[in-house]
Amino acid sequence: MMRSVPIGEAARQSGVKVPTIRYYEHIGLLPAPNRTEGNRRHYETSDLRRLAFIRHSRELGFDIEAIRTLLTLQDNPSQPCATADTIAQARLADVVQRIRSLTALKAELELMVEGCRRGKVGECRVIEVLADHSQCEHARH
Amino acid sequence: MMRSVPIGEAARQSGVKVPTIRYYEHIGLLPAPNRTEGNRRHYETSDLRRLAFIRHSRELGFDIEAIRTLLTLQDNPSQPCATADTIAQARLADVVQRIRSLTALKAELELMVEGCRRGKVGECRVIEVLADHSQCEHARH
DNA sequence: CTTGCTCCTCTAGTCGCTAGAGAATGTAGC
DNA sequence: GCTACATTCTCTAGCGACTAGAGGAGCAAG
Repeated sequence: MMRSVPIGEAARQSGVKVPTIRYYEHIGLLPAPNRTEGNRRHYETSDLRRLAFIRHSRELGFDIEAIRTLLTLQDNPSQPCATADTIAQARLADVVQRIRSLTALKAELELMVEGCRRGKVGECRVIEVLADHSQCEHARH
Repeated sequence: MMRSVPIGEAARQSGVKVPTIRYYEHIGLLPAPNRTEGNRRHYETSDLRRLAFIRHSRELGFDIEAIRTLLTLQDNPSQPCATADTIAQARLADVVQRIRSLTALKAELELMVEGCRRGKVGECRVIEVLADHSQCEHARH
C-alpha cells in the first residue's frame, strides 16, 4: 500500500483542490508535509485525515478560525469538549438564523415574481417593490 | 423642505453606511452627486431613492451586477421587463437552493450537538462526526 | 478661537480562496 | 538519450462587497 501521495492525489482523495491544500498549509491549518528530493510535497495518511476533517468542517460552514480550534481539540482528546460543543452550537444558531431570513426573502421574491405581468418595466412589480420597501409584506429584513 | 443632504444624513435616511455610499459612487452604481463649495457631497431626493433601491436589492441578496442591470431597467420604464423577471427568478432559485442545503446542514449540526455528552474530546460526537463524513445521515453535502 | 463633529481622499485589509506567470521535476514513449 | 506532456513548485495578484484607518480640511456652536 502507498505510504504517501503527492499533492494531486491528496486533492483527488480529499476533494480539496491543489491550490487550496497549499493555502491551508500557508495559513498553518495543515502542517507542512515532508518533501521528496525534488522538493515535492508528499502526504501521509494522517495528513489526509486532517484534510478530510477540514473539508467536512468547511462543508458544514465552520470558518477557518473555528476549524483551527476544532483541530487543536482533536489533537488533545483528553480535554473537555465544551469548546467544541459551543462552536457547533454557535454554528447551528447561525444556520437557523440564516434559514429564517432566507425564508422571509423567499416569500418576498415569490411575491415579486408572481406579481410580474411580463409587460413593460414601468409596470413591473419586481422593479416597483425594489424601489419601495414598504410594499414588502413583512419588514423583517 | 430640504433640497439636499450631506452624506451622513443620506446614510441615516437610507441605512447605507457612509463609506459604502462612497464605494457605490466609486464603482459607478450611484452617480457622483454635486458638491458644496467646501467639496462636500450633497444628495438630492432622487439620489436617496436610488440609494434605497440599492439597499433593498442588497438586502434581498442581489449582487452588484444584478443591481446595476435593475437600475438601468428602472431608468428605462418603457422596455419590456423580461430581464428584471429573469434576474428575480434566478435569485429566487438561488435562495430556494440555499434553504435546502442549509436545512440539511441544520439536521447534521443538530445530530452532532445532541450527541455530545459534554465529556472529553476523545468521546465527543462533534469531533467524531467532523473527522468521519460517513457518519452523516444524508450525504447531501 | 477652540472644541468636536463631519467630511474629504487614499491605501490597505478582510475572508477563503482562485488564477496566472514562469520555472523545475517527473514520467512515458521512441 | 531525447522529446513531449503532466504535475508540481513559488510567487503575486485578483475576486466581491465592503470595512478600517491615516492624515487632513471644513464647519457650527460656545
